[in-house]
Amino acid sequence: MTVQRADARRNYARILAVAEEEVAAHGADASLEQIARTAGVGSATVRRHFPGRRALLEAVFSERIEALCARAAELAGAADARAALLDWLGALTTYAASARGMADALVQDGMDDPEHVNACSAKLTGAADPLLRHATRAGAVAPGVTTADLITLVTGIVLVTEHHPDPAAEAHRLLGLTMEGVSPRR
Amino acid sequence: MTVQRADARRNYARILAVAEEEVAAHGADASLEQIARTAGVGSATVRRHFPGRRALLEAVFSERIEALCARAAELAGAADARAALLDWLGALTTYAASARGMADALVQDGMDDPEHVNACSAKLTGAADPLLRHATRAGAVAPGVTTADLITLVTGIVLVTEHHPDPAAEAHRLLGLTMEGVSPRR
DNA sequence: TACGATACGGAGGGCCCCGCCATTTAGCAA
DNA sequence: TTGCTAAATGGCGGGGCCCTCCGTATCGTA
Repeated sequence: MTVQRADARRNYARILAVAEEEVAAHGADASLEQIARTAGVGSATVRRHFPGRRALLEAVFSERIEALCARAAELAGAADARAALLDWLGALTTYAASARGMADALVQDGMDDPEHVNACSAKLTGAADPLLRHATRAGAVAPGVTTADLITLVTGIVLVTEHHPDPAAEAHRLLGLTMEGVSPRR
Repeated sequence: MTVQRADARRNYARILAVAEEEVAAHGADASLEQIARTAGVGSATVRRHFPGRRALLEAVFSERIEALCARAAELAGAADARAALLDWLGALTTYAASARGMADALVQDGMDDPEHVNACSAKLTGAADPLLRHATRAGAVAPGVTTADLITLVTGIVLVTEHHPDPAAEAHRLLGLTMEGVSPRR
């Protein structure tokens, strides 16, 4: 595996493009064979470039992940640490809710393979960590809350609202409840 | 369908028993064929008694659902409405977390078939409604929160903690955060 | 006991995931 | 240009699962 051949790179891009559409249409359960068929390649080629459905989903959502990391960087220096955190979590929710299957990609993340912590949640966690730290230092976040907790909660909310008539709106509403507290101690 | 034949009832019970084990072991994705094989019946018989995986899951979890409804009734007249609500949500979390697949059964609930609102969430919602009303009247719950919201949130939390080393503990921790508020307004 | 209605289960089709291996093809060197 | 080799491909077969159909076995009753 010196540099990867040109045709291999072509196929990679081709498959990825098809996969994006297919995942958008059918969620995380999109058929790998269907993707191969649409891309005009053999099913073996798909699995060669993306070993396992997980790898494919990671690749498909990597752009969005990057965008979210960038957004986190933007918000890192904001004056209102709490607002910045909520803003970012809202953005995460929007992204995840709009992309069928992204939540599934996140939930199975970091647990499947023993070592190989999935790149998705790892990147997100790293990017959002400063936001949480600032907010915590400002006393705006309950003690003991980790970045992973935040992402996990959002993931759960998105997962469970996936079949809702208006997923994004419902997800944001539930996110608001979770942040403010459903039943805050007086 | 006059009264259902004796052997049919026998098979029903047999399949249900096997299904409970199988679902406990493999979650909501348990193979219907595997269940049939283990039960010693044809796969057609399984789907005759339980048309679709949903029906099977409903049957499998119905006992737990009943137990939760009973618990809600017990707590309905408690002095501390907020504590009662939190108690019940904790119980729901415990049950759902201990039964692999119960959360999945709940999440797809009420959305799949257009009319046929699934019996699972319907029963739970009905049973928990009084608890929420009491708590709301006591001002212990944020305005606009519905019983369905509560169950949805718990479902999401359980779903997303399913692959955690200690699912129940993690689920309860996140539930606590959600109730108290991750980032409550000062 | 004999006869319907009821329930059963095996077979077959469709779809999917996976691994294998013979064949093609890109990229480099003579 | 022409070979040559390693990389890349994709068709094929195996194993599963889900689902439907239909001939057959069984129950419950007359």
